[in-house]
Amino acid sequence: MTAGNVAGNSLSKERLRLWLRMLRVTRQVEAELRERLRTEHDSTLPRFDVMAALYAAEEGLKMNELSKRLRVSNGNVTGIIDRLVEDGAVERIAIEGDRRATRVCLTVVGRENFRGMAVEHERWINALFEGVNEEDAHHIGELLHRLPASPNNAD
Amino acid sequence: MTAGNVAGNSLSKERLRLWLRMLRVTRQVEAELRERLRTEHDSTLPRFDVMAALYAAEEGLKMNELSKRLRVSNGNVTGIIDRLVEDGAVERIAIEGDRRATRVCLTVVGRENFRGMAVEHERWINALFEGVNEEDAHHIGELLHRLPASPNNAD
DNA sequence: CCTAAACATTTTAAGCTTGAATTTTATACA
DNA sequence: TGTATAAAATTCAAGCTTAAAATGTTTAGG
Repeated sequence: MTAGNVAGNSLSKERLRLWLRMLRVTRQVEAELRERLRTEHDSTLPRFDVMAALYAAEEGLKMNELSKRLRVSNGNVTGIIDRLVEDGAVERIAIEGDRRATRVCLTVVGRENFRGMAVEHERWINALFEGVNEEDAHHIGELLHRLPASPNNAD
Repeated sequence: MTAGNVAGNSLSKERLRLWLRMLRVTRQVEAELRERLRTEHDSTLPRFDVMAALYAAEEGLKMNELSKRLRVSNGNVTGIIDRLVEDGAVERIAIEGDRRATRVCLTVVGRENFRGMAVEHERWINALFEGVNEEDAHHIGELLHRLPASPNNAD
């Protein structure tokens, strides 16, 4: 995980250190979430992300919008949706007037299922970030705003 | 990516927001790195991580130590090393006195190759985190220390 | 009407990732 | 010594991920 201090000044090194720490924390939290989703809900993180996006969209989303929103490739979304459809959590609905696209929706079962996971998800995060008080959480959140990843963010 | 505000108090929500932002930034940076490693060095992020760990270990590492250090499964490391060996960047060396284990080392070519990537990697990170000054980088870094992922961290 | 370009999605090949099962080797201890 | 247990690594099946190619559909221009 260390990137090898091959060159660079002090600021560059401090930024590199920051990045490596972010990476470590993120991976650790993701590992925790993945483990619990697997053992307690027989699910996965990508499925959770997809369901969260669909849950937030009352009328469902086109595959298109889904992959844009989650910032993953469209082929990727196809596979995840395929499996969610198999499990009866999601359905593909034809769009009138455009036979290219489909609208993807959570089923009643899917919504129910997601609600259960989401409640626990928030609890897990709350526990994992126990060492961070509200002020710090807010502060870091603000700082993160300056970082690259804010092209057309909607959340 | 939004997790659905299903329950929780204000602190819990602030922590959730923090997590979602960390996730977004991390994924964006990873996507950038992956893209550049691919197009400019015909490589990948997992390979870079493995090579970084080996570069830092003068005498190489056992598969065991490698997977522990990178916090990924051992089966995973096997595959990545297989491909690095194919490419001549890494070699497996028998350990005297224990025929179960192997020591994995960067070859001269591998070290050379990694050095090139690492220099650029630090530049990329430095550019991606341009909006963060030294003080902030240090501050966030310190705060991240309080977060879960610090079991037996060595960096 | 026809056709070229744009669009939405799926398919494909390659690689990453995990947890579980398997294989091989070492160690402990009866 | 013999055998059970532990340890190191690989293999396996399933799923995630990407970039690129292919498929089918719509739209715009001539």
